[in-house]
Amino acid sequence: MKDTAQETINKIYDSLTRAERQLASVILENYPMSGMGSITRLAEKASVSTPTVARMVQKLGYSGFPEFQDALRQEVEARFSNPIAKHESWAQSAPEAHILNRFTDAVMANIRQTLANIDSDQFDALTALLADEKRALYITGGRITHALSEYLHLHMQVIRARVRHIRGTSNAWPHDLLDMSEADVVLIYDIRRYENSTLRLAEIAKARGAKIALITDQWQSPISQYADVSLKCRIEAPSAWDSTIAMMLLSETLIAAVQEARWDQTESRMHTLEDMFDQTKIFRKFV
Amino acid sequence: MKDTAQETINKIYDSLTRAERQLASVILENYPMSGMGSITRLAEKASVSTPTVARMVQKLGYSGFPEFQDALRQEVEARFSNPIAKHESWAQSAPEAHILNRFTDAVMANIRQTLANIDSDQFDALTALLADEKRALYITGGRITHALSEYLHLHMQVIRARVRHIRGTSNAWPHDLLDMSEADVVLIYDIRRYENSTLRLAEIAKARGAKIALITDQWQSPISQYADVSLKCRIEAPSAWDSTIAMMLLSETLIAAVQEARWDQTESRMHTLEDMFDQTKIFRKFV
DNA sequence: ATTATTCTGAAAATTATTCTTCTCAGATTT
DNA sequence: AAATCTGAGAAGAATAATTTTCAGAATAAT
Repeated sequence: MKDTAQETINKIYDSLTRAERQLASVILENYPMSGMGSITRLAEKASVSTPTVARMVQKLGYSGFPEFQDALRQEVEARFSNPIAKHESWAQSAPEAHILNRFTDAVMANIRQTLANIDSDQFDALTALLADEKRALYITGGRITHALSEYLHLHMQVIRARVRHIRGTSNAWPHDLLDMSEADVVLIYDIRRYENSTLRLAEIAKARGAKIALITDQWQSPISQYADVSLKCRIEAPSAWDSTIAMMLLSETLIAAVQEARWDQTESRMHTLEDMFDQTKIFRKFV
Repeated sequence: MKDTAQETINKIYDSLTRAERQLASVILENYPMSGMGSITRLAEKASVSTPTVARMVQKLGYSGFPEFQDALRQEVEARFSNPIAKHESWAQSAPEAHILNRFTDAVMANIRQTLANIDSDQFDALTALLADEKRALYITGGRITHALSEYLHLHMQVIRARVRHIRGTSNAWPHDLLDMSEADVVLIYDIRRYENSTLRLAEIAKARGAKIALITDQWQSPISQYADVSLKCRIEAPSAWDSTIAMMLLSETLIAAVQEARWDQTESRMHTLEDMFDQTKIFRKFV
């Protein structure tokens, strides 16, 4: 069977030049509709010149733009006439039962349900807590969620001062709690199987009067009894393990929300960080 | 709001003449795709003359065929870009413009596009590489992707032996490469801004003959030139940072796939791990 | 850092296609 | 029989696509 334009593009993507990749991205982005207008319009949308478009469609193996467009049209038509049949196959290059499709199905459902049941007031309250620099912020997670907590910590550090990551996995964490006061806030990730040491940590933090925020699964960590704010996420997946994507989504959204709330300060912090990166040559100069 | 072409046609259907009705039927039949070709093609499909088509689109209130076609195009676009009703609000307790909804929109689109453009053969090849215990597995990431690499490492450790996490953020990583041979595989996460040290690491690994697997963003890390397998993810988000959710999804799916591929061995490893947990009382007994 | 190579976009000329409109004879409807 | 509709054909207008040229930009190579 002949390749779709999409497949062809992906196949030769590596051999494309800068402007062509830019164009290819735009085509793939809103595939296949973006290619349905005139060549000029597509060129404009991708911010490249018409000759670039003309050159590329020929690279893709079409005799010219009209032929390319015709191919696209047929693809749309095919998809339209198969109304809902195929629409749940995320990776069209794999069969419906492929783990890619099954797993993505589950994750999408998790996200949908997590969002549907979220209490946006709690979310906003948490955003406010995290944005408040007067409160020191402690972040911690369990065995599985450690990576998430680290990810949040990394970003929060850029956004604001006084952020600390507590390695719940080490047994030295009580040291980290020495300075904690009732003005502070602790954000804890905890999913099944809920860990004892994390619960202890929450209890101690509570005793010190800190605000406790919890990101947990739908069955809820026992920490929720101490939590001032708590967000529940769906974590089921067709796997021996749970999926923490919904938690990651909430974490990234929190990052975006806090960052938005204190953009003035964040911006200058980011610039400072950039400067330091420049000096240490960590990143490549271009791209 | 303005009527769709479909509605307009239905509205004036009774006042149409024979040939026009014939045409109208054809348009409605395979709506809206039938109108996407040239006026000649539509005329042929409906077995009417081109002047008839031209006359009718004007009756419908369009200035001419191109305008009519444009209207159709917009309608398709609207339908197409929301296969799952994009304009649904994910968190109904929050307004549509709330960051929760905006961010989730973007993430869903990222996932959809990542999956749509994924090469499932590459994915399967990577699964096979990771499942092959004869190959030692090295995992590493950059500043932002470090958490992801750690997450993958944690799970891979449970699934198989000979897994190592390289802290790309430290400068001691060359030590970790000492034992690397050409039977081994290195999985690297790298998104913009691509880091120099990660690139060096890839070069050295390549020189030692190891297989290189890359999980990168849509603009592709320069490492892709060395990679034997590479997966591209969309990472755009309405935020000052990128979203690594799509990468996380692929990572979790990889975990599920590898685990499925070697379930026999994984199962006993998991039991052993459980036993150890029991002995150390890390988890709560119930729940 | 310098040079060589490749890529890119603007402009324009050329060609191709598509759309609109017109005419009028024949078909269809009233 | 009269009025209306329709399609073939074709001419002209409008739009679109292709191709070329060339200078400047980006990239790769030295």
